[in-house]
Amino acid sequence: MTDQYPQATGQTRFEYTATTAVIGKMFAVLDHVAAAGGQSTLARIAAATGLPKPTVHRLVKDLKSWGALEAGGDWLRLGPRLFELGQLVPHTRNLRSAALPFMQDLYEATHETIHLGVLTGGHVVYIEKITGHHSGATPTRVGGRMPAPYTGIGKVLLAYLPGDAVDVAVRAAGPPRTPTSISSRDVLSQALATVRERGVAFDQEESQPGLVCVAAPVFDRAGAVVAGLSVAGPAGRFTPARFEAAVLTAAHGVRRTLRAAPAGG
Amino acid sequence: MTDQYPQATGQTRFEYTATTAVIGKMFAVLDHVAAAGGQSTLARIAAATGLPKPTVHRLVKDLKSWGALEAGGDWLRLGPRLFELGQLVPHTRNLRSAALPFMQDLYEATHETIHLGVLTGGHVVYIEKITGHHSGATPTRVGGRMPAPYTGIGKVLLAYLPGDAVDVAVRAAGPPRTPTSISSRDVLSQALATVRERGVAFDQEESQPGLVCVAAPVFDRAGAVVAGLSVAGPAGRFTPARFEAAVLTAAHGVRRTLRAAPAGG
DNA sequence: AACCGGGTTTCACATCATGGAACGCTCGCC
DNA sequence: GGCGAGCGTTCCATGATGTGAAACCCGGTT
Repeated sequence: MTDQYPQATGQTRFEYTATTAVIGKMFAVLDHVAAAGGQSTLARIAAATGLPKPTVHRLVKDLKSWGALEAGGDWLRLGPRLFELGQLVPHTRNLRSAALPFMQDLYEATHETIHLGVLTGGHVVYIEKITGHHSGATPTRVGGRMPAPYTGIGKVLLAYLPGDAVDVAVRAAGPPRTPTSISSRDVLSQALATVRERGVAFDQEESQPGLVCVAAPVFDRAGAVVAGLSVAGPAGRFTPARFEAAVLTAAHGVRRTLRAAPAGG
Repeated sequence: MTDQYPQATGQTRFEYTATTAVIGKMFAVLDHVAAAGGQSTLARIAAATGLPKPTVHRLVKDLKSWGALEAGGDWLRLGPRLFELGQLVPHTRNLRSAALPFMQDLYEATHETIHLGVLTGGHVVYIEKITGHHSGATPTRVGGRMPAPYTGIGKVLLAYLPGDAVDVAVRAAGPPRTPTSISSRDVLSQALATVRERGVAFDQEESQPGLVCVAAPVFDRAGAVVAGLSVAGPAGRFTPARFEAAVLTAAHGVRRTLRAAPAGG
């Protein structure tokens, strides 16, 4: 639950410890390719991980033959098999399939960007994002992360989680992203109390200048928060409060649809 | 390109060969958990893979500490890290982000199920699926596979691919799924010719009884097919031909939006 | 209290991954 | 057109490393 993943950002220089050395190396390779945006080359991997070229070569060969990597003329990419595997992750899968129809409804009603996110290692990870043509501005990506305290979904998740989860999130957050980002633990606690009162969280350009949103918590049958649902739009024309009821309604709908699934993460 | 993955269906009894033995075993474990629907237990893994318990234990430990597996009271599940990694697969990612807005448009216009799929190892793999509340019937899943010759998207992809890709797909197809499934290579070739003439493919309850669809090819800048886009609905009220123009329009839109991305697979 | 079926730990053994060295290749540069 | 910088690839003697039988712990069932 409180398992901090090694930061996937920046150079993955082998700081991951596995009891089985080979596996550690293999993941170092994957981590590097991931950090490089899904595409790299053998030499670059060797340089970045500090592993000798022949070793990387051997690992890459196995990864390719399984489908975790894909080789082209002069590049190596994450392979399709990883996508397929990733879609089988139960937590994500159940949530996504339950939430999607309601997210569609929200999109059709608002024509703004709709997000579904969960908490992982103190960060918000986006499970689904629905968006139209105009939304080049949103800095989010399905499968991407954001510091929890700086986002609407993050706040709505933390508000209904025990205090130590909040601590983890604060520590994992990193530097504020905008002038309005909540960077102090005290201010955050107060904000979370407000969220609990009102039932929704707002993001007033706290994660990205010019971007605002409303988020509502999604609870499971047992009454634990499992995800956050949000509508986001540009600060100018978009008034998040107007959609407060809509997100709440959608969130309730998702809860109703959720199978009996344990909290998980 | 023609790399047949070992069938992910059924018991994965270690028939995967890697030069580095440990990695082969590790993937055998993951494969089993995947085949079990994303959730299993240590004992079951050991039984299914034929690996001794201590070995599985060690592997699982490493997989957990990286985030590829997640442990709960009495189960092991595929972990969130796999989802994140899977979303970084470049081929999938570019396609998805380019296609999504157009898929939204299609959904809003039709309120039927919208699919985006690519060809992998002779199968159609679904990259995205948009669906409303009523569509319990569709047997597809994002990240899931279907035999190419039995689906609209599959036919539209095969129609613009060289003959050997068709051969691979036919061999990989398995038994017909419905009475109308195209199971002979000759009939398929003829169907593909029709597809090339008309520019779209239909699925008349060929993959699932009661389900029909229209599919259009998505080409990249270089003019190669990279994906298929489809609208599917129930055989009764849904007349696929009525949406022929709509899917085609959307597919063209996606092409225009696609970055300069090599064919890949 | 004996049993069973899960998960865990231990440890002597030899299998297996290791990585330095050396190779072929294709560029780009002088 | 020759030279070198970088890339991916192969080889193979060496010992570090993964191995798995055996034994153990624990909670539930008989």
